[in-house]
Amino acid sequence: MSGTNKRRITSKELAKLAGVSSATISRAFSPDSRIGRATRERILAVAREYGYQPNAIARSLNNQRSRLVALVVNAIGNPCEAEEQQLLVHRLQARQLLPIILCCADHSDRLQLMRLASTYQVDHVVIFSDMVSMQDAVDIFHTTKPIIVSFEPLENENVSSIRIDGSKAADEIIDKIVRDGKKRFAYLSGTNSSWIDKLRRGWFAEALAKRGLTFEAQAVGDYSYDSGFKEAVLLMHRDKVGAIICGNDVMAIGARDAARRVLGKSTPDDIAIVGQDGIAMAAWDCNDLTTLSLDHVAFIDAVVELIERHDAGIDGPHSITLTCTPRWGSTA
Amino acid sequence: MSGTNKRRITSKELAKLAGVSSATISRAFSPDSRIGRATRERILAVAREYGYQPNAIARSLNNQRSRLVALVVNAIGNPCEAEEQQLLVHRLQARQLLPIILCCADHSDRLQLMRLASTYQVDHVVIFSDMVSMQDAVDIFHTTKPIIVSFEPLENENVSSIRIDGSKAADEIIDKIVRDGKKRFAYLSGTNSSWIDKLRRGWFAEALAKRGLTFEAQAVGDYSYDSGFKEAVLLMHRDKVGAIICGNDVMAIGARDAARRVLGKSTPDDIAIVGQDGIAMAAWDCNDLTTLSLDHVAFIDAVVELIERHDAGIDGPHSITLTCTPRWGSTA
DNA sequence: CTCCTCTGTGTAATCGTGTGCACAATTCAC
DNA sequence: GTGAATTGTGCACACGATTACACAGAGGAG
Repeated sequence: MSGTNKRRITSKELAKLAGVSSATISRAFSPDSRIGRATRERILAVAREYGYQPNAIARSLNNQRSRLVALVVNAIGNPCEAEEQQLLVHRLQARQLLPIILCCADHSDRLQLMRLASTYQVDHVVIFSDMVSMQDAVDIFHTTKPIIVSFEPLENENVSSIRIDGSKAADEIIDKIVRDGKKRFAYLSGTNSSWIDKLRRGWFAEALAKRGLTFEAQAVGDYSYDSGFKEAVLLMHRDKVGAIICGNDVMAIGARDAARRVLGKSTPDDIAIVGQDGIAMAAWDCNDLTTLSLDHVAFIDAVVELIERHDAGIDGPHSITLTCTPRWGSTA
Repeated sequence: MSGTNKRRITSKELAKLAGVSSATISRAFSPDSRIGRATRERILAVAREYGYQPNAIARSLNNQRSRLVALVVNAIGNPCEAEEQQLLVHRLQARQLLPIILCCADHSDRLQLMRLASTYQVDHVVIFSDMVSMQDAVDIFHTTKPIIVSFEPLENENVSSIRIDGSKAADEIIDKIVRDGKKRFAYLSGTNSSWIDKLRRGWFAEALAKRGLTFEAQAVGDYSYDSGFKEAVLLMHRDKVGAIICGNDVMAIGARDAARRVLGKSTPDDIAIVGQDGIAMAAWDCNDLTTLSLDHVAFIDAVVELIERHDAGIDGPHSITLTCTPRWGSTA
């Protein structure tokens, strides 16, 4: 039981020990299969004694079902994704699904990594990263039925997707800032090449347009605190903007710190700063960010629902749309 | 190539298409095996055309080598672990190893989950969580040769471990605070039941004892910002302490916010606050925490080195010790 | 020219489970 | 008491790749 048995015992060996065939061993571990009650109990007892557990690799090969799920993410540490990752991992584990994390900075490495994961016959793929194109995903995981991608607006019959709509929340936030008298707006992107960035900026741009305004300045960071800090200094100093809409909460926190420490400005009077995501840290007392927030639980519920439809074999593409709400803090 | 081939092509089918045997297919994908140059190139071309990739599950079954690594963590979002997780995941992926994340709040669920992962014949296990006892780990993964556990001070021949020594850094920090005139110290634990908490507290307690001092107050949080905030209010209000040593950086940030917002105290003059971990967020301008910090890169280097010794088949237990250094901020 | 080495490929066994089929034993219906 | 339905178990194959062994042919040494 405890101790260092170097090699794991197999079902055939256990069969010999229990005086049955290996088929019967297998049945003892399959909840609904024809097997005598007494036999099963005896087998389970012997199995416990010798520390036997069916080999999931062999089972997967036979089943054509690995119970592995690939999660493609931009980063593990980044708080805006981390909360969702954490929730999803818990939900998967509750379903006896094991998550494999794919996380890569470089683009070609990422594709390579996705190819490697597809080799492991993962049952599902959840793509959190906006750095991978839908076409690449479909090509690489062509065998894993439709894929679940978050955000991307394109239609593709082999992909299930989750759409986010933040236009109403963005409108409310812009409304407040404009009524506070701000006129010059800047948008601070997290990256210049992703559709999610374009999408988010679009919500705010539309809200501004409705009021005859536009973004007077733009900047591009990398979703990090440091980049938020640095770019905000430039935007305030050089472009004299009165409001900065940031691509995520972490950059917004950096921007707020820059306003306070470098330029001695306070929010929301001197400058308005808005984040996006609604991470827990945004609600910390030291931050108290105004942000366009997405309900993470609802988001993950949606992912899990898509996975379940998948498992149930309901085919065709599926799509779920979620709407954002504002979180009002002291920065706008 | 692109498109929705529902079923993945097998090596036997590809063999027929290429006019060779399936053994030759296999050889074409094994870098150093006896095969004609021309044959290999032809096979690889046909494979590309039909989107063939060897099935890693089948290969694992045959090889007795899954190239999967189980990472047991307390939480994914928690910044103090996240940076290390991120680093490790990258390093593993560079070695073509795939990480499976095991993350569970409840204790019995966690053991269940570890049993499930062991079923997948993982090649290595890295335990970041201080919530799992070494004995449980050895019992569950008895087949995975020695396991890698971080921190735990116990000796066990089936486990490789990484030890952390923060006593010297703690001494330097306490020295500074005492010279600043502080007399009443409190320790704010992240959990009351783990050896890592005892270990960390011990470093500071020892440094205090050397100076004839002791912790006058104690509190227990849960490593979260909120718990740091709440407990710090009590410690300052009720116990009138002049310094709080926190179990991690996130609680220290909460404590610092509590001092500033609830009690109107400023650091380090009114109160000294010390964190532990040295996460990136501690260095953000809005936090600027004094903290006992561990070099994450060195830490992960050590983990990877243990994994490599493992792979090389060097058996016996291995142990690596790392020392912490202070990071000086404006909170102590 | 003969023998020997080396290269390239096919055959067949193996890794550990799951499951359709066959068959014996038991139970049930009438 | 006989035929039919049900239950419990074993046999054998499949899942998809790797690899030891065998063998044919090419090339080199003498």
